[in-house]
Amino acid sequence: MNHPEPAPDLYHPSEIEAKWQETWDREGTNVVPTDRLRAPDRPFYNLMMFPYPSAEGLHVGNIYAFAGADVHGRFHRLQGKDVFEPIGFDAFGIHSENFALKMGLHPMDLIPRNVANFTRQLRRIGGMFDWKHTVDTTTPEYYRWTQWLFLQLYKGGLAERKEAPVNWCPSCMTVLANEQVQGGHCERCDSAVEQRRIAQWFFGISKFAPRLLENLATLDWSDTTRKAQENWIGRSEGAILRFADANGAGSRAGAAAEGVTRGGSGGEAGAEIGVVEVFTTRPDTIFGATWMVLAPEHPLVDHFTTDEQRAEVDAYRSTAAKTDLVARKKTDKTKTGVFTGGHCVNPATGRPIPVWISDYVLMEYGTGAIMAVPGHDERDFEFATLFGLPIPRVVAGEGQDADTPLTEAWTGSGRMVNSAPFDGLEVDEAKRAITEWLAGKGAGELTVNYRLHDWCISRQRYWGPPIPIVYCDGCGAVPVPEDQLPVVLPRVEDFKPDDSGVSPLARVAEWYETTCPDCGGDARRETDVSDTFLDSAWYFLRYPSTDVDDAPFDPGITKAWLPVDSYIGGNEHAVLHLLYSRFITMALHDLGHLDFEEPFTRFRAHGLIVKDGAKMSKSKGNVVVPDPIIEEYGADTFRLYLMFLGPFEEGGDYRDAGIAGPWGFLKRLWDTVVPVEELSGEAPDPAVERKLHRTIAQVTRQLPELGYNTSIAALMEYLNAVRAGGRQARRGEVEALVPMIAPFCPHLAEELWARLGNRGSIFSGANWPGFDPALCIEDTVTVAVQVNGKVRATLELPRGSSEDDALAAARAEENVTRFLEGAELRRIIYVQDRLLNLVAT
RNA sequence: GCCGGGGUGGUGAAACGGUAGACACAGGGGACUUAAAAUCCCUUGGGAGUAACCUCCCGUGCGGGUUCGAAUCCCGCCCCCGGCACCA
Repeated sequence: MNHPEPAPDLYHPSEIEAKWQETWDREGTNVVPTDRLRAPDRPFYNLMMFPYPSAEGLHVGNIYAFAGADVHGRFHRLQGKDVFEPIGFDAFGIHSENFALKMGLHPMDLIPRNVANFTRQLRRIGGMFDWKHTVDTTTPEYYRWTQWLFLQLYKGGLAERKEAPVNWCPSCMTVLANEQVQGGHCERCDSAVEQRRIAQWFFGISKFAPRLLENLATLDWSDTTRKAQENWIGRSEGAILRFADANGAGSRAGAAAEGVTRGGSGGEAGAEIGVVEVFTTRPDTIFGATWMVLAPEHPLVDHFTTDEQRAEVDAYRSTAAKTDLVARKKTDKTKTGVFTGGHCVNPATGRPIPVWISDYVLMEYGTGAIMAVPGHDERDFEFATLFGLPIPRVVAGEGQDADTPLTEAWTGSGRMVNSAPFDGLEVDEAKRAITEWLAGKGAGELTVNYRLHDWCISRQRYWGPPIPIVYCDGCGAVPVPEDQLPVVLPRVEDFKPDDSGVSPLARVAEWYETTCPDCGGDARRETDVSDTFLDSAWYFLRYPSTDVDDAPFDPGITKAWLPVDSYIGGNEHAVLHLLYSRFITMALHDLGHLDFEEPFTRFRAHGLIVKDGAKMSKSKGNVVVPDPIIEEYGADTFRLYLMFLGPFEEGGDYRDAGIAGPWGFLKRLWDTVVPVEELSGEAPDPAVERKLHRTIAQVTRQLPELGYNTSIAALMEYLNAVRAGGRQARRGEVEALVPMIAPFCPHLAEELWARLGNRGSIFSGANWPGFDPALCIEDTVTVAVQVNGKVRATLELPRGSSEDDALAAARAEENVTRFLEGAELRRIIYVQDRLLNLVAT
């Protein structure tokens, strides 16, 4: 008699997700075709930091970042923009190489495997990626242009090979850029970094320091990121002051002084022999400078060292040279130093002062030499106390005078004392006055110093793009002609690095032996490869132009799509990738290849996902493995949960049980919409409709600001209202939920969209719902009634009620009158539609 | 030391200077079930009072301040996270 019950139409994420991923691929839903790239209507370049394809696969942190950026891209797409959302692989570099070594595999075999696995996972999480425009930095088609980039900088005078003290990681057996040294440790492997003097290729980023700093103010970037770059660039105003040898320049026989190298400005500045240049932010205190300190590596050390002191000086220098950066830069150790025997003349006092060397002065900052002012610098004070050097006072603060004893360095403000004609000037006035006075004597000038150094880009490793330079005995360093690019990285089975300071490629004679492009004579290829951060410093320029093979980026396409509209990524790259990308863009702009100089109009740093309040790590055993979760709940639920955890820009604490909330919500949404025939066609309930419009308004406002967690909460709240007390949903009440959930849960949204009878992808048009501001307003409002700031009652009043009406209603509340009894009403504060505060005594 | 960002229930978190704890998780109670799972409903900051509808007191790291009113603004501390750090 009864028909078999039809199989209940339940939410099965794995089925619908696979179905829609196939559909997207088949229909090319996420691809921006070449003609569209050339002529977009409303282009929106939605960029996220491309991953490094590890063997472990995508981790939750990756998925969090990609999901958050994907939500952003999908939202803009639903608003009718042409969204270009590419992804690729940053697959060169030491990390991959080390892993290959560990596994006994070759990176050329390993990387494609990892890339394939990552691709599978990236598709599975439902990213709106344009797979037709992807990059893999290890392919010759890509690194050909990385090499091209090197040549442009070389031709532009921004790439230079020079010998300088560089950071050497004894474990990775390669040099590192300053940005890759974190607190004296290798960013990659955490080993203590040593200093070596090897000839390296440098990019002249320090020339751009002022612009890189100034432009920051014009960028719509996360504050934290801007601050990190600001700190890193490290502008400080001060003066260069010159202290001449007390014995006269060059008087000491055999002194092989090379002059002064300025660390911060590229080292091109020379100086008179025997004159020490110092950088100081306190030129006002020069009358209190009672000795000089040179860094142990300073080129003038030999010049000043007397025969009597030579043994001691040499011993100190060789100890310093052997100390790694961690030990060297430790701030809590007792200061050490050695007197060279030489003296300089203080240009202010005319008196000779001794020249010391000490490792608390760093060759890499300023000029590598300081004037020591013990009275007004904490470090110099400590040094003077230790070695019994005089500590005169030249600044007197409030309540101090020229003779107030110094028990510690006075670094505050005040007036000059013991400074001949400048006594009585305020510190700030004295800085300028004294520097001008010294400048008149040729002893100094005001200047600005930056701590940003040139970018060391050569690596003595195998897994990177060979630097396209050839060394010819006759012609010297010769760039490889652009039409001979790429210089292909050969497959070398023995790619293990060693301590020699040269790349494994230097063992492959058949590769490095070549002929000079200029004279045709015997020549040798550069065997160093370039830094991975060079690969990633320009990848966003390549994405839209991957269809172009005769240029790194097509001018027309680039003009249409760049700079990048939205870039979302981790703040760990604030001073690495993001700074390098800005520099490369600025350099390409100056060299005439780009018409903009900042690559990323808007950048947002996402937060960090932690587990149990701690960073996820293998050693803590709190790593969340994504695949089983996606298996069980589907990508949509996983994405939704990650975005629901907390504010996207602050991260969140992942708890396994928490996924039940978003999962239940999606099931409820499914159950509400899917019996499509049962949905009532009646007009929406007026109260529900008002809530709907308010929800649309809120989500429309919050989504572009990455307010994901509160948007999701609003959607949940709305669905709760639709279903309140088990009520039946009407079609007009739920239809708009589908596009609103779509950025978070694209597969589910497509399925519901189709089941509601729509044709084509929900993302193929401007399907974001609109709202009527008039409908966002409730007729009645809840007004809190306070007596002396404490809530005693709440009133339901018509919107826009007058103060008198509100007061009358409040007086009718027993709980209000109770508190007003026997008191005098002194003041009434009325905030319409919000609150009534009765102040009584 | 300097520069950012934080500190709110058992937990993740909400809150234009205007009813602190939205939305969830976990917990408690109930419905359905032979039972469980799933689902649904109610409840849940702490304390006190009341037969009950309810009402009161306390409460946003600590101490002050501004204000009719402060998680929010100001001053001084403490703690956590991130960046820089012998930077002259």
